[in-house]
This record gives sequence, structure tokens and C-alpha cells, in this order.
Amino acid sequence: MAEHVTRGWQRPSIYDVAKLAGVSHMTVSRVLNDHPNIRESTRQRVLDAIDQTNYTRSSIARALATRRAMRIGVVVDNPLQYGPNSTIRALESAARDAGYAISAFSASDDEDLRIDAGVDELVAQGVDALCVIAPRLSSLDLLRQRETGVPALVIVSEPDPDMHTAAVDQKAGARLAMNHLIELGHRSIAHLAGPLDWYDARAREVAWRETSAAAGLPATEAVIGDWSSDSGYEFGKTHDFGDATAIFVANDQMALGLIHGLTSRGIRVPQDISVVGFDDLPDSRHFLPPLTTVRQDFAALGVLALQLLISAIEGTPTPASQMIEPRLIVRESTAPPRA
Amino acid sequence: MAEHVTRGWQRPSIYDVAKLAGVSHMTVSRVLNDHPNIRESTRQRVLDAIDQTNYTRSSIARALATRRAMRIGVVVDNPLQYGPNSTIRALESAARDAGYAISAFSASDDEDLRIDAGVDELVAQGVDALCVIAPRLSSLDLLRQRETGVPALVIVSEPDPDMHTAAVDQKAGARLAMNHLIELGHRSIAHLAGPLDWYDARAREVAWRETSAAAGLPATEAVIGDWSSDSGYEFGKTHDFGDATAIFVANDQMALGLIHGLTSRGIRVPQDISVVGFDDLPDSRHFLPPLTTVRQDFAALGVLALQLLISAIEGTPTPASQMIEPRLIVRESTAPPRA
DNA sequence: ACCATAGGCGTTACCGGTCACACGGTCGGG
DNA sequence: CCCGACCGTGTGACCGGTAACGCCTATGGT
Repeated sequence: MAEHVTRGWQRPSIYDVAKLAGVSHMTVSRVLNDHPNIRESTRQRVLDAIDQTNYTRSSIARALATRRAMRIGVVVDNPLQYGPNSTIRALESAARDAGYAISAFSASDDEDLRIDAGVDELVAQGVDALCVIAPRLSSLDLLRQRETGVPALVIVSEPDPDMHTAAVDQKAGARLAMNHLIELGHRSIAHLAGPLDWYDARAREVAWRETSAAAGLPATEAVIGDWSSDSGYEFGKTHDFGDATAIFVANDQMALGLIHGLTSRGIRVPQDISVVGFDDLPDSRHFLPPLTTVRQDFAALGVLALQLLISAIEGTPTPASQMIEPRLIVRESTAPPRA
Repeated sequence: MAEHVTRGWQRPSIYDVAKLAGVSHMTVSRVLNDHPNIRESTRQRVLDAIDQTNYTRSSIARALATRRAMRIGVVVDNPLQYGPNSTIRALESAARDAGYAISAFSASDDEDLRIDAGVDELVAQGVDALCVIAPRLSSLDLLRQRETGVPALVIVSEPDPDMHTAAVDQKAGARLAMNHLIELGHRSIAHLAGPLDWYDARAREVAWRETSAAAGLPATEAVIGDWSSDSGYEFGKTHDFGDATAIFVANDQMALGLIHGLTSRGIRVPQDISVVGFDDLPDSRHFLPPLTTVRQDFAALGVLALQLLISAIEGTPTPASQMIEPRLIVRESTAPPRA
């Protein structure tokens, strides 16, 4: 099994294959790219040479020559959370199917890990397009100022005239949750929101307020957490929710903490107060009580996002924004209010 | 603000910069790479030209020329889980600090998403090194057969003569949990394990068995879940844990489900039975009851892994394997057994 | 005064692909 | 019978960088 040693020992190049097959490098390239007009016999010789040498094409050289990296950059804020992480994975999977690789950049509050730093880094890496996940209000501004030269898609449920967007419809999700509570008979519903500099938090809060008003429920102020179960716990333990008989919580983790806090001071869910979350974590069905929540279809979102990205890359006209419908999952953390 | 238009409109190259600065492209390259022996005045001219043209170097061309992609491929099984995801993020962050980018491949049971497919794809993308996270027994075999040509590091707590490894010490973690239960006075401790074709599950199970035996506790069979809270729930609801007064669970999610299941049939935690988990999810402190568990320091693991990867890339001699010590977090799901 | 040395920079050849074009041969049509 | 079109393939430039080497000038030692 003699190895075809060439130049010290690198990966074989198309020239090595060409020499072995007795053709020019160009013919090898044509075979690799399925060009027509190659005689079947030479095609076979080349194919044989390819697997004798164990050749694989260098996507780096290819990227340089074609000016297409076949790579999509993804900037994601808070990638440890279920939603953003799921979105990345879905995107990765959809991208792979289309022949694209993805490069992720995890943004955070840290000065040099901000969204725009991520954009810069990914562009420097040479991606064909950018996708920004779960942005805050400020991040879109940063994005707007940045003329990157590559097409970008933002995962945000608020259509924006300046950029392409795709998302799960956050307001619709919040309405689903609210209507469920209202149908159960609740007449005063509090809201534990996420940080309002996040688009998703804001959309959920706005929809909560609108739905409340539309149903003639009393207007109250939302309380604001930071997405973490810790913050939910604090409110559950100490906050006075007034005469509210139900709480719409902006994500499942805060709902978990909230229930923990409420329970610790003897308030029972759902007997004393109903709680509905948002996200449907894989674990939410095992919370005590199992959590009623809103499910987002991240896989569908990933596929959609990739479609939009690809058509943006190829310059085909694309709808500026698209939405995925969420779904309500009713479990045991909600019940009619006590009479 | 006249743009320096060159060739249609691409990103500027070093030649554009060179022309503007009135030097050769090589001088630009030298400035970019901080070579000595450049006159300060020309260096300034070049620097000026660089930011007038808005030049950024193409890491693709650079990768081709230097034969270093400055990119590390990461294959990860089950990236939606907290542990693997945390490890990736930690690695990403450490890598960025060292000037490396990472490419992730999510493996799964799916035929063409197996570990070896990931290895192939990442190698084809042209990474300088590979890191495999959270592997199953089978995946290491796949890995062993694959002569990839790039250095590889496996995140597994069982040192392997054939490959470089790094991990949080799983056995030590399990011992921490067990000793805690034993010190509380438990004399019969059950184990809800993860799938035993996972290295980590196996290590925890083995350590459970050994610790039990060493303390003279009765030997029992572990029950085996699939990491999900669903599977924990099933066991909690239906399994007969015999005279066990405590259960060591192989991860927090299964512990959550288990507690849900136990509660649903009137068994209280920790009054009737103690439960200790493994991982310390951010939410585990808000489970009901807050979960006693074993914390793994993923950030430290990421840093360590990157160090090993880099020295493997650079060919400097490296310890074949390294371990990070885990830590016990005592909360309220454990208590002395009832008298 | 002379030569060795080092500093400062340019020339040219790669890296591993693709693309545009050229070229000889075969075949069909006028 | 000649010309043009198409098939199959090779040649050379180019993508945007880096590496190796060479050349000219100033400097310093002898």
C-alpha cells in the first residue's frame, strides 16, 4: 500500500492527481465539478487517481479562487440559553444540507465581544453572509451603521425596513398565552418580562399589554427580570403581584425560578396563581407543576433563515421578512382562578 | 469621501494598499506582520493607506499561503445539552483569545451525522486541529481508525494511550456525590445512570459502584436513562428503588424528571429520599427542592483544551492527558435518611 | 580606502484551486 | 470538399496573501 509521497508530506493537490492520471490539472478540476464534455474513460482514470491518492479538495483554495467561502457567520447573544442555541443548531443543520459551513461568534456585554465586534471578526474570516440571533435594541443600531459588504439576516420578530428579518412571531406567541389565561377566566394578569432592551422581551411585553387592554383587564406595570431563573426566583419570593391571579412570564427559566420563589412563601401554582412561560424547554414538562408554555419551532426557523440567507447571497429577490407561528402547550401550571 | 474603486468593487487587497502607499505589496505584508526592519516613515504611510482603503486582510488567502487555517474543528455529540454546549462556548472563547476560530459539527445518531462524518467534514474544511466532545464508546473507535493528518484532542475523562485527552474528572465528581450521601448516613444508594455507551455515564456508574463497595454498602444494579428529564420522570414514577434512601443521578436533567416522578407518587425529596445530580445547570438551584449536584468548571476545561490543542498544532511536547477537578454543590435535595 | 554587514525594500515563486481562452480533431451541412 | 461548430483537453493568468532571495545603500571596523 505505497503512499504517493509528494513534497515532504502534504495533502495531495489536484496536480498530484493529475500527474497520476496522466492528464492536466484542469481536467481533474472539471471532473471534480461535474463538467460535461469529459470523456467517460478519462473521467474514470481521474476518479481512480483521486481515491488512490486519497485526495480531498482544499476548500480554502477553492474559497480564494471562487470568492465564495461557503460559510455563513452567526453572531449570537447568550448562546448558553436554550432558544439561541437551538436556533444555531437548526441553522447549522440546514446550512450543512446546502453545503455551507457556519462560524459562530458568541456576543456578550463585554466590550470587545459586542455584536459589532462579532460582525467584524466574521467578515474578516471571510463569510458569505451574516445572521444575527437574538439581538438587543442596541445591537441593531450597531448593525445598521456597519457597512459590511456581505448580506445579513437578523433574527428578530419586528420587521425592519432596512434589513432582512426572520423569526418566530413573538407577539402571536404572547397572545396565545394571554388568551389561554383569559379563557380560563383570569381578570388580572401580571407579566414578568425579560430585559426590555431585548427585542423579544419587548415584543412579548407589548403583546401582553395590548391583549390585556383589548380584554378590558386592568393595566399594570410589568416587572422586569434578566431571563435567568435567579431573577424569577427573586420576584417570586418578594414581589407583590397585587390582585393578579395569573402571571405571564417571558421565558421558562424565569418561570421556573418564579414558581420556586412563590412556593417558598406558600403560594401554590396553579391553585393560588397560574403561571405560563415561553420557550418550552425540553425540561419544562417536568417542572413542578409541569409548565404551560409557548413553543417555538426552531428547526423551522433555521430552515427559513437559511433559505433567506442563500437567496440573499445569490442575489435573488427575497421577501424582506418572514414569520414562524408559535404554538401553545397547555400543562398543569395554569388553572381557572379561585372563585 | 471618494472610495478607492478597484476592479468592479471588491474588498481592497494588499496591492491596492501598496499602490496607494507607493510601496511594494511585500512591504505592506511586512507591516501587517510586524516585521522589524521597516522604516518608521514608510510604516506610517502604509498604515495610513490601510485605513484609508479600509483594508482588512483576507484570512482565506492567508490560510492558503501559510498552510495554517487558524481554525479548530469541534465535533460535539448532543450540543443542545448544557455540558457540551458550555464546553464549546468555553473553547470558542479561549480560541478567540489565541487568534483561532472554531468550526462546530453537531453529531447525532443519524447515519451521516456520526462522529467520523464530522471529522471528515471538518478536515475537508481545512482545520488545524480537531476536538471531539462528549463521545460515546463507539465514537472513539471510529476516531481511532481515522487517520486524519491533523492533531486531535478528545474530551473524555478516561486517559487513552492512543490520543490526547482532557476532561473534568468524572470519577472524582461521582465520588464527591457519593461521599456526601454516605456522610449524611445513607446506607443504600441507588444510581440512575446515563446511557452506558457514553464515557461519562460509564465513569460515573463505575465510581458509584466502587464507592458503594468501598463503604460496604449493598451492591445493586444501576438503572439506565437517556440523559433526558423524560427518562428520569419515567423511573421516578414507576421504578422500585428498593430500600435505597438516596439516589445518585448521572445528570441534573434526569434528576429533575426523577423528582417530578417521585413527587407524583407521593414520595418526597429529600424527606423520603435524597437526590443528587451532576452538572449544576444554572437552573438547578431553583428546582423544587433546589438540587444538590456536582459542578463542572467548563471554562477551565475550555482553556485547558485549547492549550493542549495549540501545543499539538505547534508540535511542542504535551502531556497526553489532563484533568479538571469538579466541585460538590450542596443544596436541599439531600438530607440524612429517616431514622 | 575597502570590504563586510546589516537595514530597507523589491522581485519572483509559490499555496491549490478556478476561469478564460486556445487548440486539434471529428462531424455535419452547404 | 471546405468550413464552421462542437467536443475534449491543455495553457496560462489570477484569487490575495507569504516566503525566499537579491539588490542597493549606509555604516563601521581595519
